[in-house]
Amino acid sequence: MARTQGSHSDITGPRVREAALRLFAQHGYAAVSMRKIAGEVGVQAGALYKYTPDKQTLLFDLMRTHLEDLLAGWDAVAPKGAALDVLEAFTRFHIRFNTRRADAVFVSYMELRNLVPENFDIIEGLRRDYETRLEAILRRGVAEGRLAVAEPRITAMALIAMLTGINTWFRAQGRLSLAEVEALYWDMVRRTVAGAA
Amino acid sequence: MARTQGSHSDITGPRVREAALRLFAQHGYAAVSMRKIAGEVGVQAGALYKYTPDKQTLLFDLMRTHLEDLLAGWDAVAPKGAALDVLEAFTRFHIRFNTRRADAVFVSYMELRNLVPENFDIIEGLRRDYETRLEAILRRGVAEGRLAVAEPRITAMALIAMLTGINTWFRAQGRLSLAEVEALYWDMVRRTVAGAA
DNA sequence: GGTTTATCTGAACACGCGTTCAGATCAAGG
DNA sequence: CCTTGATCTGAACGCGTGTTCAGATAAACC
Repeated sequence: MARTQGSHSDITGPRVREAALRLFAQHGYAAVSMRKIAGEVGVQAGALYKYTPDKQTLLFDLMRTHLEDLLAGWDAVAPKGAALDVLEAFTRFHIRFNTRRADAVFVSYMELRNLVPENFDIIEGLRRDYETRLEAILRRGVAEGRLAVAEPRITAMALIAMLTGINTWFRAQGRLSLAEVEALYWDMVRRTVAGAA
Repeated sequence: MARTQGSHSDITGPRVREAALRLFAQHGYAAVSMRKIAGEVGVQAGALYKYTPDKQTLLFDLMRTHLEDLLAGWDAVAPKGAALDVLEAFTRFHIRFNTRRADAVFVSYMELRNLVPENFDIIEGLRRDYETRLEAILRRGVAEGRLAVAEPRITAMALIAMLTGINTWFRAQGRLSLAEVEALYWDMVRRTVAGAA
């Protein structure tokens, strides 16, 4: 059954990252040892170093991958129409994307302080890029005369905080479906930024 | 200068809690050792056990105290008038209170997973109490016909997430004063929940 | 001024940490 | 079928962990 030594393994790498992500989300980076991650995968701790140079880089790569996927995911689905329509698409995309990757979202936010400064700057840059995507939508809506937003940057961060907060309570098997949550939050987002007209 | 042994000290207790709160916020509970906390206070690690039975209880007491202060603080200033006025007061109170205690807010949210289940339940109960305060305001506003909120509980959590998110970017010496931030966010809160009239 | 007593030190305990590496193992290539 | 080489083991390294406790210290009380 469980192969022991010498086994080539294209699947150990992904399994290491999955286990690390889940354990980091559950217990926190500092509280999870390389031995615990290895135990989840079914190998000894030393074997992990075939897949990451060290624990810090393992964390950093998980966060970077998540944020790059987030940016690429939005860029892939972002429509071209009026700002209000783009904003609705952004809202729904954010909710769908983040509720499906709760562990990665959690880790990418909670473990920032465990990054060495060099890695922290990169992750913060990616996060700023995402905020800037939303900020640009808001600015365009203001230019179009359809949105009333005095401080687009701050409103962008407020909306992202509101939307990401869904992860603290949303459960796929809960009372509300994802579609209902999307509708509820899109209504709140729209009212927060919509112009008087 | 630095007193060594035998010194009675009514001030060591608070200093321990202050140092622990700051270090927990900065590096995370698991990454901060009792020796580091003791070093900040200027004592040996063993001396901390005069002020807390163990590290877990030190964390728990910091979180419990923060949330009890939050609830007591709101109850002390909560006005009695129309729901919309109470909501404005809540918004401004939340912003003022939380920006002044960024470390405690951060720790009380980020370190939940490091609480033993018994302590977790207590902290979660206090947090629910706070959410319920806001939910009740929204429900009353709906009853008064002044607010349009389909899901008061979820809207309450959405607004709290939005408001607490201020802590991720607000700096007292920044471009916007606290009064300006209050005004900006009250405007967003009002638009999110205000009825058509 | 002597006694009391809360406070703090400093060493110890058993244990887990991240990381390294020589050697064992076994799937794949010729 | 034999060789190659990637993969993994298992032990080791030095160090830091939370917690305990006997003994040293000095402020407070009579």
